[in-house]
Amino acid sequence: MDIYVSSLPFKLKEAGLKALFETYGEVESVKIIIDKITRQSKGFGFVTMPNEEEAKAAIAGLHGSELEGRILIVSESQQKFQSSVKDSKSKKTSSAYFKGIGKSYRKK
DNA sequence: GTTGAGCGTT
Repeated sequence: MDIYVSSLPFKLKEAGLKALFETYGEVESVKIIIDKITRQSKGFGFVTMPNEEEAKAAIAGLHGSELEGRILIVSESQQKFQSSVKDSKSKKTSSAYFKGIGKSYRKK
């Protein structure tokens, strides 16, 4: 499950984020978006957790928590897909799967 | 050395 994390301190790095999420469960990978031009941290990143329950626990636990004076914003990712939606055993699949798909009719 | 709404560098 991919988790979107924002409002990160610019001084925070992937290791720190990983450590925070590892507190709530198993962390597969942590990715912090860095500007390709200036190589500066954009202040947000993504955390991938294999266990859904732990991911939710991490979101619930870290979302709104204060880190180095900044309030962390944690939620599930909405743009990338995880390999769990195609499985038929999950009827919920509450992931943002084709959530934003819509048709745009333009008239003139 | 700086900044802060929002979804992915090399």
